[in-house]
Amino acid sequence: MKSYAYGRELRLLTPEHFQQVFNSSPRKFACRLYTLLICKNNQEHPRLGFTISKKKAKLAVDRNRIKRVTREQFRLNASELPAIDMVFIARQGIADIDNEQLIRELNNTWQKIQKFYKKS
RNA sequence: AAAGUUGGCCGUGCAAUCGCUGCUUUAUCGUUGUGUUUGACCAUUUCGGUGGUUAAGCAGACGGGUGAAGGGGAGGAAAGUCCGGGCUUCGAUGGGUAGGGUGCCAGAUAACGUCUGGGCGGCGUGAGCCGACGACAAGUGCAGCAGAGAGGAGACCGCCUAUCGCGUUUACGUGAUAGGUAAGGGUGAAAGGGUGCGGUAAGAGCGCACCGCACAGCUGGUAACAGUUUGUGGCAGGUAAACUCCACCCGAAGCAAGACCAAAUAGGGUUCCAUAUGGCGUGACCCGCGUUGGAACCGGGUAGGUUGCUCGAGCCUUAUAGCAAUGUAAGGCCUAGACGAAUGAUUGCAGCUCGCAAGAGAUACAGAACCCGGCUUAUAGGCCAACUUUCCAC
Repeated sequence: MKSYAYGRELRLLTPEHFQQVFNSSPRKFACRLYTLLICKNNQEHPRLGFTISKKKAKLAVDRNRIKRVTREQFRLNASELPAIDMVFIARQGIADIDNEQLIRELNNTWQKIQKFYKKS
């Protein structure tokens, strides 16, 4: 039975968590909307954190929307992912994209990550 | 019916599946917290006990973990952070100065730069809308170009008089000089009230009448202000979002305020000794106030956690006072409290616009962060009420 729960343990909560990812020379998965920084963690499950600056998405409504959509897709796929920490960094233009396109892009990225970690 | 004005309201709804986050009820797990019982050891003792440490058992009231069910979960602007207040702390809210704000009058309010009613001025056929709208006759300052002159002013042209020339015998015309003159021309955004009559050499508030203005009185009004068949004055421009004056108001900083529990680390309080017309500190400045070097003893509060944190100048209904803003009374209701920050995603149906239909299209501005009252700005589409103008019908 797959679990689709998304509790607090699946998030990066403190600045130290973020610094760990940045300092570990992370693997990058990029597309035109965002960049994902990835490194292995010592947990049982993957974790996700966000960095969306006001410059990239001007309105709070847009920033919230991106986070919610991305989190939703992460939740549905988390059981398929290895134990890694990810930091989502928004790029210019992400605020102009609708939910459907963002979801398609994210699904591509999950598949790439899975392939990469199966190989290694 | 069309065009418009003002005020108020809504700003997607329902269902299913999967998630997030508080609350309530409930199940279960742990015994590291908590409570309690017993034993052992240590300290103390008035030999009854008391305090501490530790081990074992029990409990499930409190707290914690994991489930289940029920129920709640963004806005009219949550925004800009432009005002005002509550709350909190601070040389433990002292005196003076500086500085800032407001600015027709009255009322409302916790308070306001807000709101309501009224006055005055301007705009609109009108319903209505707009206005930092106190004082330049307290003082100081400022004003490009043009113009003779820009503030108790001013002779460039013109007008008038006198003297001396010239044309001609005088009248008259004309030139120069010395005066008078604010009627007329010209300049300017603005030239020191306007019209008429008298007056004069020509003119002039120089005098008079009427109109306008200022001051005083009287009448109405709480007042701003309005009216005036009253009296006085010949009448002294603009600018105070220029200094200034007048009236009233203002301590500062903010929930990263602050309080409590508490790893670390320096500072801090009490006593004793030493002791200076000095030094240092001060959330605008001055007065003022505090503090200082050494020793001994006693306690400290950053990371993290808890709290502040949502029952409040609260919302709804009715009655009542008031033109109104709003107040009062009664009854009912509980309606987000997160902290790398929840309030979401997908699908179906309904609703909106266009179309006979199949179908197509639109769905704005925008996301709580201690809480309220306002203001300002953004906003697809829609609803209600009152009123105005024009046209048509009767």
